[in-house]
Amino acid sequence: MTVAVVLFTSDLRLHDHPPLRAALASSDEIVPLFVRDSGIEESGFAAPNRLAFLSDCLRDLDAGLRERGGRLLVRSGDVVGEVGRIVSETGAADVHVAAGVSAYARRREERLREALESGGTRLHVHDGVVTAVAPGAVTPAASDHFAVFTPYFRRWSAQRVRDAFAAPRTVRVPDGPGSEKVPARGAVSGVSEGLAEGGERQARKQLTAWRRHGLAGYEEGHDDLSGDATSRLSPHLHFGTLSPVELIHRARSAGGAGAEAFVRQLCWREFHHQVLAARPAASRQDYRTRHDHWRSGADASKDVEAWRQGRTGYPVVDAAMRQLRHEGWMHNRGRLLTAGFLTKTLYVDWRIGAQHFLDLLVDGDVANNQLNWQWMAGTGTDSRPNRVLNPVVQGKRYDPDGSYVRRWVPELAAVSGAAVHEPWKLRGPAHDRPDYPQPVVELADGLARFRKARGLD
DNA sequence: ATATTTTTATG
DNA sequence: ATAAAAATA
Repeated sequence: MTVAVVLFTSDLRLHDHPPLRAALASSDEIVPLFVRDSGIEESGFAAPNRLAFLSDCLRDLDAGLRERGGRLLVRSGDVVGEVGRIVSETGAADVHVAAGVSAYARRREERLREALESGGTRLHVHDGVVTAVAPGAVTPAASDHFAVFTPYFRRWSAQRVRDAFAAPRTVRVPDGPGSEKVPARGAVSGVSEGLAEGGERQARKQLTAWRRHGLAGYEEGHDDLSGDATSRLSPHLHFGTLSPVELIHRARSAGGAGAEAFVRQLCWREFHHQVLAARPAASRQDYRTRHDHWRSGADASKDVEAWRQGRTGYPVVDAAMRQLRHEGWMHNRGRLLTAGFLTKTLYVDWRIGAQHFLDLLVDGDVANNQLNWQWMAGTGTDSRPNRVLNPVVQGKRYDPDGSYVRRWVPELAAVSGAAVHEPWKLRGPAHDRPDYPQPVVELADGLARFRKARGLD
């Protein structure tokens, strides 16, 4: 009787799961294992919204495995120690895991390899799980990774993507080893009221609906804030309840301009993964420094707190920041404009903004979050590092009738149309609203400060 | 063949 | 300004 361990990490699904497939093909029994990793839970990376979503994912994964005759084992502690314990409890000869790109994931792989191989257990690290195209699979002639999106997109698009694997019909799990109970999401405190539901079943439901009703309108609708026409699949990609390989095939088979635009966005995710894989330090350090001396001190802290609370006095910024707090999710256009506002207009260190996003985002992901923040801060791969987004222009362009602002900023709910984007221009007692803050900074002052700091004058 | 320079394009 | 590809030495 041969046994293999499948260590689940950011791949909490049964469909299109290469490690699971490989383990089932080569062993009589498998041990599907998830470790609530003390290393992550103590690192500050764990956040209530993601822990709650994770509970959904684990319960659903367990249910899916039980339908197939198996079950999920959940343990808590150091991931390497727990895998070792399972291996000795079951006599497993192989451990399968998905390849990761973060410094943490790579260190985990290294430590697992060391710990297992000295005991004669083989570790198999699988590509094509977290990203469709493995980081490093395509590179430019003179570097180990692409630093510009467009040439990466061309090469990435030309790669053959393997067919998606079906979910297994049956899974045999040895009776012996015990599991902790998976807590319900209700056991997590500090969770956003409007947090989405996790789990593979929910992910597949959303994928089907998206393919039927959302994809076709994606190209023209994806930047419209109030239209909310993005896929909202990002949490499922982050937790791996959906496979990027399957998503790409499903989108391409639907066809059309919407599908093309959507696949392009999936490629941005893979672009950032291949940058981080090549430059793991970019999760904390400037990818390409502009020698910024970001603002600090009490004055800056006050602005940061206004930004976090959605009380900057710039309605579209505040609307997006309040959506983040309420849903644990923010529209992509909102992410760009709020990040641009913090880094360029308030001239605050991108790490402070990135951390706030990680504290709340259900899809908070090291590669996407940190590198998109760097992109907006001008310290990343943006070819125009000094671009500044004007929040009033952004508001009028991407929320032309103001309904996104009215949805999230009740103080302005009575203001009609695009006038909601410039509340300081409103006159008369009907428009006197002392509960909505004055702008924390004049845009011209912010711009001047930024230009001076970057030596642009 | 490989290094260097020029050209092209960049959310 | 700078990355990537193309052209050239």
